[in-house]
Amino acid sequence: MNVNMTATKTRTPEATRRKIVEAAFAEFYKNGFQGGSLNQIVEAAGITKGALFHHFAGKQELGYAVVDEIIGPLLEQRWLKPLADSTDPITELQRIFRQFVDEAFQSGSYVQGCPLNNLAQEMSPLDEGFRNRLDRLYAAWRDRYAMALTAGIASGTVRSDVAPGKVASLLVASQMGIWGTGKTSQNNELMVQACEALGDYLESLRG
Amino acid sequence: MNVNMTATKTRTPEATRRKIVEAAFAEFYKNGFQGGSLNQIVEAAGITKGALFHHFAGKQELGYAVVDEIIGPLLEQRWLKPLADSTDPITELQRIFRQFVDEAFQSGSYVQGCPLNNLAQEMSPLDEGFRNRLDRLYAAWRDRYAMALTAGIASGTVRSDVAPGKVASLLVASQMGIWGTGKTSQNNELMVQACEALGDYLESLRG
Amino acid sequence: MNVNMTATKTRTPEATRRKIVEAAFAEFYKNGFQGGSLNQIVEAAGITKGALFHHFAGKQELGYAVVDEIIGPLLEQRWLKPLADSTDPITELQRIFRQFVDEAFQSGSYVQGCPLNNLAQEMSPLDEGFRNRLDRLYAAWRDRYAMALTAGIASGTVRSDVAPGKVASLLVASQMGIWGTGKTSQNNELMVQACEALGDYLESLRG
Amino acid sequence: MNVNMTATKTRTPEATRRKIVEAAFAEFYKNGFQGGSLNQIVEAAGITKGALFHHFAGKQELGYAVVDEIIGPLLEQRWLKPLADSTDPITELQRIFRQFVDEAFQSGSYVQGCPLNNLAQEMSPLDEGFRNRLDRLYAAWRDRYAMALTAGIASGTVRSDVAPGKVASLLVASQMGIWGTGKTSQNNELMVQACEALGDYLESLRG
DNA sequence: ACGTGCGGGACACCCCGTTAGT
DNA sequence: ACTAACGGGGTGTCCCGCACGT
Repeated sequence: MNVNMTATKTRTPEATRRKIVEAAFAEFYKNGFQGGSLNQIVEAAGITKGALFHHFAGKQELGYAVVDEIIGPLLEQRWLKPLADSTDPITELQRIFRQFVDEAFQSGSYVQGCPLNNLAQEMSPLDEGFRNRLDRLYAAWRDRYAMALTAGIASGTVRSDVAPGKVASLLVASQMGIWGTGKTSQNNELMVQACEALGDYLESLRG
Repeated sequence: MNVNMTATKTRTPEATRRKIVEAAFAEFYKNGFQGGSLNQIVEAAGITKGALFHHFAGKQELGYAVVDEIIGPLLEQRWLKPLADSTDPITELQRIFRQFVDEAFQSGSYVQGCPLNNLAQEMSPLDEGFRNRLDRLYAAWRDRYAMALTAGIASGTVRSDVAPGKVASLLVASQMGIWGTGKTSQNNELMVQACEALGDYLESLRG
Repeated sequence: MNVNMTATKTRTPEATRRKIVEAAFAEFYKNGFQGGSLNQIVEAAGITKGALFHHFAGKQELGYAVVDEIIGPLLEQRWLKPLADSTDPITELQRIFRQFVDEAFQSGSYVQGCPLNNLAQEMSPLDEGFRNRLDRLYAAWRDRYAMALTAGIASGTVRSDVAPGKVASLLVASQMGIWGTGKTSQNNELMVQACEALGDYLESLRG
Repeated sequence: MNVNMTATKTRTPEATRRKIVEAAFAEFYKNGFQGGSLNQIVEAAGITKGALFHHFAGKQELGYAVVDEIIGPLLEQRWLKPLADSTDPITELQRIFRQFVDEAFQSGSYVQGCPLNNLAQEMSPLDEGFRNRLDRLYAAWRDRYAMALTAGIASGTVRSDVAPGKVASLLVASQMGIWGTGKTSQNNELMVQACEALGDYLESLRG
């Protein structure tokens, strides 16, 4: 008798793992990886140290999981998928940039910065495992931008003398820089201006 | 005779303070502010906790001093002064960007990122004192770029329809983003490409 | 076979906690709460900082536990219980006072003062949490004395014009003061004299 | 020329010393001797560590000076002098006790306790130098009470079978205990009651 | 007589990780 | 799969005291 009285008392390892990773993402996003506390994470996730160390070998592995299982998919969903089959990448990118600034302004989320960039700036020089994972995400980002530009050239919406790789790397870098600008200035107007300038640059690449 | 036989035994408070700030700069540059250790700093500076606490009220104040006394002057010297009385800012900026990439490649320093940007990304959301100081530096940076562009417009080297403020904010943001790209990718070629694309953008602004 | 060979290797959290609290009581009794060192406590208890911090949130909480789990029961056992069902409180109190002086003299414990009073004098003005807990103990003490006096009035062993509350508060206060006298004077004769005077006062209250 | 431009720039060692002792008294009164900070003292006194260590060999000596130069005279002035040539000590003591409670209530000073008693409770078991000095003050206090009682017996205002020494030691101890009661209870009513009971006791000693 | 730079060492806090146990 | 007791060690803070200098 008395089976499953409480819903969460049944063992659901995947759900537990997920809760941990999500709590870790939130903690690292707020306080950085080094500054983030495992104690805070287990408390926020409503579990214990034992569970955490059962699922992850240590703080480092947990950080890797945050990159792989949260930040990567987020990037894919939010930034890469919209460009998937566009033949007019310039218009699409301008739309994406504008949308980003609008959303950031409304949600106020820009003050915390980009989760990917935050981790990259903090951990890339300190931990090769982080650097590899984060670099792979950035590379995918640049590739997708470059592919879209190539498609644009093929379809005539982008000037044929544009070097997709070069432009893609600038676009990604600028995007990160602009987000960082918002974080320190806490001034949305500045982000708008920089995004408009980036839009002008894109405009100059139209075929 | 026998004056100042031992260099450090005489009281030289300014030199001591300087040693501390410089050691702190190096430590925070390597491990971040939160991750940086005061123990490491006092060891590197060859002084004691007592001396540190005498010169600075705490880690926070020490961090502020690093911004004010190291990073600020560094920015001024390295990035702002060259633009001081240029009437052809586009050429000058292209030169600066190229020089930055070359130097970064040779010294390998790019893997650690920009000291200003590192601190800004880490501490802006966590500490208002840091954010104010760092934002002031960024603002000065953007102002100087905008002033140079305005001078370029006046002298005809820059297109008259360019909005100096907008472009300046994009340039600074891109610069930060590119440096960050190098940090994570550890791929100098990527930085070169992005810098070239930025140079192309500047080229499109010539009058 | 071979069950519990080593007594302390098995997990006995209650015993560990108890050891910590007792060591803390001894340390705070000797050096005061502020002057007491957690390092000393963990050493005396034969445990580590980690264990201490697991059982108590900090020094303050440990101090509260000392009050609740050591000093309170000590007071109850040593001073309050003997009065529980006395109908001749004056005789009983005189006996208690005499016994206290005798014991203090033989054990020499009076030089350290009353644990309750020590903490109260040190921490009451500095920490409301301490003050509340300690005041509750004193209040219980006074209540018990007043109740005993009331019972004495009812049974005719105490003069009917005695105000139990007033007398109780004087008795407790005097007791504390006398113990403090011993602490500073380290002169047992003085405590005897003051106790005798207090006994004379009680005598004058007989019905 | 230029003599005594600033009033305090002239060397006034006695005044400096006095400022230090007074600041130390306030600090130790608030935070205890062990908990009190020399840094706080020098700041409050508006001087520097150098001056402090010039006048006093260390924290201990400073504490001794507080006892000798502040607490002792305070005791003499406030508690002993009024009894000097009284021939009716009971009335006078009752007046003193009542006045104490009234003043304590109005000034709220009772929450900090008696400076003499505070130091005595904290330091007597830890430092023989303190204990000697403080015990001497208590002894003087008891002596003065005993002398007044003796004078009362001689003049017929006190019962001739009263043992002055015994009563004096109880009176001083009770006084300390009552003050301590106020400190922990922060309840003035309790102090009033205990003082009234003490007054009743004195009343019973009238000749 | 007094100011200042500085030494060296505690302090409480809190961290990440391990392991005995369920 | 998960809990909770526990181990050590590192953190920033801040202390008291000394000694050089004026």
